[in-house]
Amino acid sequence: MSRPRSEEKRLALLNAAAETVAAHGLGAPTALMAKKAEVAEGTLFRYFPTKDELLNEVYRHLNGCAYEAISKDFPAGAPLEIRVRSVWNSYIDWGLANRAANEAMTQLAASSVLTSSTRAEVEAMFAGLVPGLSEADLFKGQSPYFADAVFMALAKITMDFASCERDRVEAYKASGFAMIWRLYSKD
Amino acid sequence: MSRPRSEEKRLALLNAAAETVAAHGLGAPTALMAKKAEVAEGTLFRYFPTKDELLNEVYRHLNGCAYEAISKDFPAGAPLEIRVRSVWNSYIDWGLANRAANEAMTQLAASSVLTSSTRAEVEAMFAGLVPGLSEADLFKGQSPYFADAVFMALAKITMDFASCERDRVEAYKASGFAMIWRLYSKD
Amino acid sequence: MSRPRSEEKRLALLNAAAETVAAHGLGAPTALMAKKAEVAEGTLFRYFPTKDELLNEVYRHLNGCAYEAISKDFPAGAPLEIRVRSVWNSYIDWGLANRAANEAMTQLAASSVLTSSTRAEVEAMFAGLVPGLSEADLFKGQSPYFADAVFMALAKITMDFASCERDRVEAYKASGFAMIWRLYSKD
Amino acid sequence: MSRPRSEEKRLALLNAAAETVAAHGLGAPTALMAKKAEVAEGTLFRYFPTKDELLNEVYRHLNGCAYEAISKDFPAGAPLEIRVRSVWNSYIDWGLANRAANEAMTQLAASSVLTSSTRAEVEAMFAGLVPGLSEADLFKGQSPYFADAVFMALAKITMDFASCERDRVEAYKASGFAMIWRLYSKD
DNA sequence: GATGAATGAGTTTTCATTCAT
DNA sequence: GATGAATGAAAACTCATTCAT
Repeated sequence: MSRPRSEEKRLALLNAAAETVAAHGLGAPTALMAKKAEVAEGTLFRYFPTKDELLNEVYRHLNGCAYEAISKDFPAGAPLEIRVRSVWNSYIDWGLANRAANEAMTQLAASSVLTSSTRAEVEAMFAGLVPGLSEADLFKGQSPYFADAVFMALAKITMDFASCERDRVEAYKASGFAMIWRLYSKD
Repeated sequence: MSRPRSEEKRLALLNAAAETVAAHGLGAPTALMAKKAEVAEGTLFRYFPTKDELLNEVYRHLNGCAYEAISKDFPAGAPLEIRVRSVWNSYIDWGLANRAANEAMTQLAASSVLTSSTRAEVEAMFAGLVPGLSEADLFKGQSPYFADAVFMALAKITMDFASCERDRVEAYKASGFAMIWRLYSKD
Repeated sequence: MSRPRSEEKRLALLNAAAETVAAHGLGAPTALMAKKAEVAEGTLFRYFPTKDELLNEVYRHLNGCAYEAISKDFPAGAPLEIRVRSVWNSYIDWGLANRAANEAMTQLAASSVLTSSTRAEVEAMFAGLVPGLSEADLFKGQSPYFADAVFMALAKITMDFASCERDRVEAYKASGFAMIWRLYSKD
Repeated sequence: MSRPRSEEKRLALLNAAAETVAAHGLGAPTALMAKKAEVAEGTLFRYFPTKDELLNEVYRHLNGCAYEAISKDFPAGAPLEIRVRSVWNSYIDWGLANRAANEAMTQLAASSVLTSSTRAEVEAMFAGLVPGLSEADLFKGQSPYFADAVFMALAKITMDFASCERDRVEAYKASGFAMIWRLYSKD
């Protein structure tokens, strides 16, 4: 009945799994993940009943980390543009600082291992993340998640290009933010 | 003198592979692909030396199809907005009409099976697809592929949401186009 | 804490592989070897990463066994002829008592699966096996391994003929030894 | 009813098979043999019903070639030593000049693909090849094939060592002949 | 609770052989 | 008669998962 022993090992496994997926794709063997986490092969299955469950958990975990990064230092009372820019910058910065995590998330998001409940959970977590975006004229009448999805998609490619040209990171970030900001304007 | 290798079978394999990947992920067994293409398991490997080669070929093939769909009916001499809208609509329509193909492309794009040469080839094919976009103020100074990537990314989520709400397809298409069109405006 | 890898299983696999090769040639399926060793197919590959590695290991193992058989009861201080005869008899006897092992060794030796390092290792093990042979007039100036190779080759056919005519074993052994002994004489 | 068309193709296949076996072992694909013979994959099976039959035929063919080499220039009326030396030299020379053929023969001889009738046929062909050897004192009472087998075995290793040290070929040939010649002497 | 050895179903790939052309 | 495309049975090897220690 008692929870598995060490929260530390759980985290090690989660991160090891993310790195392994980033490096070897979703087909990456659990044995490798265990080794990277420095636990025995069998131990992994005491923390996660199934590889698929582990991967779902990884997805939740990584998104949670990203969310946390965005929340920290969020300038709650500041004007809209400042707040939006803060979210954008935090997210991009986190992505660039955690390439492996990001890569893993991308692979997982595209895959068929995520249960709909995992997807829903994450979607809900990010709902309304970007201040006021889903209320912008452009998104009127659409699914409330549409705006967030657009934000994430633009962030994703901004990261991709920025991380290929590390000396132009700020340029891409600015370009990306400009795109986002235009989405707010009236018709 | 003997039977010639059939282009028909090649295509059947390509499409079967796409469908199988869409349905079962990249880990889908080649046996399933062969069966869906109605050829023997061994035959698949006479047409494609390796599963990975097959998947790369699938990616090229599907992108080629999408490209073709966009090119057809392109109103060459029309005003900019009309041309951009045509590209947008063609692409979205193709994606909605070929969900499996689209799903397969997404999985492949996120995966690690694509060689850089495959990626480059496809990137090049779509380069400049969207009339004038990469010359817009927003993309000045960025990689010429950035604009195209943004276009594709926005198209992707537009398709995703549209295909979940089939009665609001036109609304999403319009919304999506609005986003694109704003990218053209001066600072 | 957990079961240790069993040396017993390793040996079982090695011997099973030898028997299987003797019976079915080098193309013998690993599945058969595993079954004969009474372990699962997958287990074989935990002990030997590759069929080829297994076969190399088999070759080393069997030669080691033969070597041991020769070393045991070697009459260290006896006159030359006695010592040479002991080596000859031990080797032939071992070969006749272990037909399968011998057959496997022959097939392996002729094949292209043995790495040069395996060959070198075994060659070195047997180097100088036959007391004084490589110093005989006949072998002056030749590779030091030449004498040993001649010895082994003569032993091989002696075994082959002896094992076809089990009632004339001693005659063949004697005949064989006579050949060897003549190699020692001065020009 | 009519024999397969071209004797030339038959020979090409036989030689290609020998080379392929020498290079890739007995597991060498028939497709490769066909390609090396410059005929279609299917054609091979019009000349030889089965891979195994082909390999048996190869063995016969190569031994036939070796035999022919020995027979040519055989100094029929010369004294014994001259005749024996001629056989020895011819055989070694042929082996050194046809490394691939020799390698193939070795692999085949060690393998389990040769039918006993093939083996018997070849054994018979070489029976009595070496003038008077099987009547030497040493071989009295043994199988008449024993002497030939000894001759072949000594020849084999002589070739092996000679071909590794191409500048000492004559030394090895002489050394080898000396061994053979000693087998003739009275007890 | 942790470990890692054992398992065997499942995967990709090869290849001898057949047969339509 | 020759060709080479097609076949599918096997082969080597992998890996999620179990369980004895």
